[in-house]
This record gives sequence, C-alpha cells and structure tokens, in this order.
Amino acid sequence: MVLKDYNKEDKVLLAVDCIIFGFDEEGLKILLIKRDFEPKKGCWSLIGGFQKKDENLDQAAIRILNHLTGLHDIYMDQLYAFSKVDRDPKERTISVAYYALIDIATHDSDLIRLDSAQWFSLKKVPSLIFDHNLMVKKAIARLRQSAMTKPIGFELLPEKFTMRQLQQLYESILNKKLDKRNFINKVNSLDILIKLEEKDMTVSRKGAYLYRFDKDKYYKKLLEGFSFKL
Amino acid sequence: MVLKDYNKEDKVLLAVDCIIFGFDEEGLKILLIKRDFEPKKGCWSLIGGFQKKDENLDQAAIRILNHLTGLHDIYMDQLYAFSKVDRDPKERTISVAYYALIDIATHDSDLIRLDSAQWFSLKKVPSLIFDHNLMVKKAIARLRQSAMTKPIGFELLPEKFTMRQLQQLYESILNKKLDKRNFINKVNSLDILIKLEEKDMTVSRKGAYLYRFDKDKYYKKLLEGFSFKL
DNA sequence: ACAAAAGTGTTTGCATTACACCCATGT
DNA sequence: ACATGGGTGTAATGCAAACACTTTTGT
Repeated sequence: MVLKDYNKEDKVLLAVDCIIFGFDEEGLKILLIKRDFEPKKGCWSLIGGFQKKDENLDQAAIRILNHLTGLHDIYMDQLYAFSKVDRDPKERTISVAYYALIDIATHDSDLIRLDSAQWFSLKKVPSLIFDHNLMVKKAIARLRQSAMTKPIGFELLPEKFTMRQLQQLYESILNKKLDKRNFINKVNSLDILIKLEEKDMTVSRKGAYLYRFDKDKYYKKLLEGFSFKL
Repeated sequence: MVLKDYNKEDKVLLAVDCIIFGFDEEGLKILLIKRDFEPKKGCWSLIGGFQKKDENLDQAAIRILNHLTGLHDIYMDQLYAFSKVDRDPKERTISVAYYALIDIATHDSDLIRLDSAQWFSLKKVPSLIFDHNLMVKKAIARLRQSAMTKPIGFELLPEKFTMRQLQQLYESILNKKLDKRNFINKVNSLDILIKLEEKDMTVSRKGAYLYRFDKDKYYKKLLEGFSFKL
C-alpha cells in the first residue's frame, strides 16, 4: 500500500435508532413507533432515521427523536453499532443505537399528539423490524449494568417522587424485589435526595413523603465516583 | 413523511480503528503504526482501515488488524463510534473503534517483521492523528472499568505466568499498587487458576510458581457472573 | 552472610443482608 | 375497628483492607 484513495472505498448508509426507556406506575417501558414507510410499513420499530453528512451521531439521534416524536432535551447515550450485512433487506445499512431514560408523565405532552408512537412494557415488547429486538435486549443489559454501579433514575422519575416509586423503578430495572428498609438506608446514605414536607396522598391513606434529587450533590458525587450496589 | 427514498440519504465512509493493548515486563502498552499514506503520512496512528460493504464491523476489524500487523485470532470488542464532523480532514468519515488485549510475547512473532508497528507504554503515547488519542483514552477507561468488575488478563498474559505478573498487570491497568497477600487471596478464592509444579527461575533466586487459567471454570463462572473488586 | 523476591494468615472494620412491628388515615 | 400502604432500627454475616515475618538460593 502506498497511497490510499478514499474514493475507492465503499460508502454506506448510516442509521441511528433510539431506545427510549420510560417509567410510570406500571413499570419500565420503551417507546416504539409504527413505521409509515417501506420496507416493513406498519410494523413496530424503534425510533430511527439516517444520519446526515453535516451532523455527528449524537446530533442525528437528537434530531431523529425530536422529528419523530416531538421529544426534546433528552440526553442520549450511545449504545452500540449494529452492522450485520443483511440487517436491512433493502440496502446495506449500519445502525448506531442510542438510548435514553425519561419520565413518561412529564414528557407525555410532547407525545400526546402522536398516534403512531406507543409505550410498551418491557415484558410485552412486540416483534420489531430488522435487528431492533436485539438492540432493545442490549439496551436493557446496559441499563441494568449501569443501574448496578451508579444511581440512575434521575431522568426516569418526575421532579417529585416517593421512596416507593424510586424503589419500584429499581425493581423494574433489576427485575427483582428489594428490601424496603435496606433500600431506603442505602439511598439515604448516598445523601443525594432532599426530603420534602409535602406528601403524596394519592398513593395510600397515610400518604408518602415526596423527595427530589439534589442535583448539585449528585453531580459532585458522580465526579468523585459512587459505588452503588443493590 | 410518506415513503422513504433510501437513495436520497447521505452515505459516508465507515472506518474501523483498533486499539490493541499488550502487556510485558515493562507494563501495559498499545500498538501503533506509522501511516504510510496521506493524509498525515508519517504520523503515528491506530491500526485502521475502511469497512467494506460485504462484511460487518467485527469482520472488518479483524481483517484490518491482520492486514496491517499480521496478528490473527484476536478477539476484539467494539468500543464506540466516533463521528465528529471534521474528524477526518479529507472526507466525512465515521470511525468505529475496537479494542483487544493480547500478550506481547506470544504474538511478537507476527509483528517482528514490521518496522512500521511499535508498542508504546501507556504513559508515553505520542500525539496521534485525528481523534485517535481520544479513542485511546476511552479504551483505557473501558479497560479499567471491565478490570474492576470481571477478571480479564487472560488474554494479556502468556499461557503460563506467575502471580506477580498477574498482579503487575492489574496494577498497570488500575494504575495503583495492590497488596500482595490480598491479591493472591482474592484470585485464589475465584478458583480459576491452576497452580503448576513448575517454577519460573528467571525472576528471582527463589523462583516463582507458574499458574495457568482454567478456561472451563473461567467461562462457567462468567456465565454465572462474577464479581471481582480490587 | 546477605540481598532479593516469593510465599503465607489473621485481625479489624465496613458494608450488605435479613428481619418485624407500629403509624396514620379513609372507609 | 379494620384494612392499606408507609415508615423505622438492629443484629448477624460476609467481604475487603491492613498488616510482618519466614523461605529460598545466588552471589
């Protein structure tokens, strides 16, 4: 090899697919859309589109998500590049998957106008196009992994939430029951929550105290590096 | 949007860059090559090339690594897709980075004929082309992360090795000193090493027992899921 | 005899787990 | 008065960290 001629190299379509995790009283869910174009029109699919030349992948993910769902100000992390040769039957396409966590209730206003987008419980995810089920599987694994090492959930809960909600969130992510007292002790020892005077009275006769995250403390601890085992 | 015309979408060049970690008596290193083509001819660079249409990214990484270095039978993991718009000044290129761990001594015969490839200690990595230093940084972070949660090192050491070598490996990866006795106790408790009768007499007057990995036990434990904190 | 690296156990503190009863309120 | 979910503390256990001396053998 003496000189590389870039023009001789193959070019490919680069897609981005977004796995959006949401949480509400029923548990952990993902957001899917019904495709309105071929191939596979009418099938359920992740939120996806093609990257444009003048944007990087993070930007493409944000644009695509916003364009298809109206969601904005969502921070997404890159998950993995999926590149099986025949993954898209129509044309050679590589897809880079992104994922994000959001609170269903606070973002529902963005979504409400869409009849094509729908939340699915993790256990009831339908068969998706291409390799999208594989992407979902990988995203869940990543989510679980990161839930075990650092506190997440921040983004999945409303501004104010009860301890029980936070615990249920972790139970859905880790897919196992946790002890109430141990969970509370653990979370309190992290010192990233602020207990409010307010109670959520809808949840029981007695009512449950509401909490919110202390973002300053949270970010400070993130830098120092937590450990958070459950 | 009614129908999607794939032909209207932008296509891009997709590159693969490989971060190859190696280990020898001097510590942890990475393998770099001197570019023999433009742009940036003569600069140090990761081992990289372009993906071809008829292969997936894993295959491309293996092909490129083998082509440029002669290395074969190396298992690589995907690290991250780098997509900054102007990362390659010549043309819009997205690069998916892969990384692998190998034992320098056992693979040296593949590399010996190359004058363009060279090992660099982690602390002495030169300035690299494009965003390759960023890739290296991310790969080190990933390596550290995975070293803290599961036993790696398998691939970084020769068939037979001493406890002290294994410990030094972990010390280089984690960049801190570890206690000899605690390290040994920990590793032994995992029950994935086989102690041999043989001793390595080159290393000291007294000599040090050699060990090798028990691959069966190791893979079995991997499935069950270890935890390995140091 | 001594220098150089290998080998070996025990104690201490900290973090995780298991576990059961009372409280406040609406019906 | 009772049913429902919320809230609270302690004891036992397991894991990680700290720590010092003896062994071998080449020079």
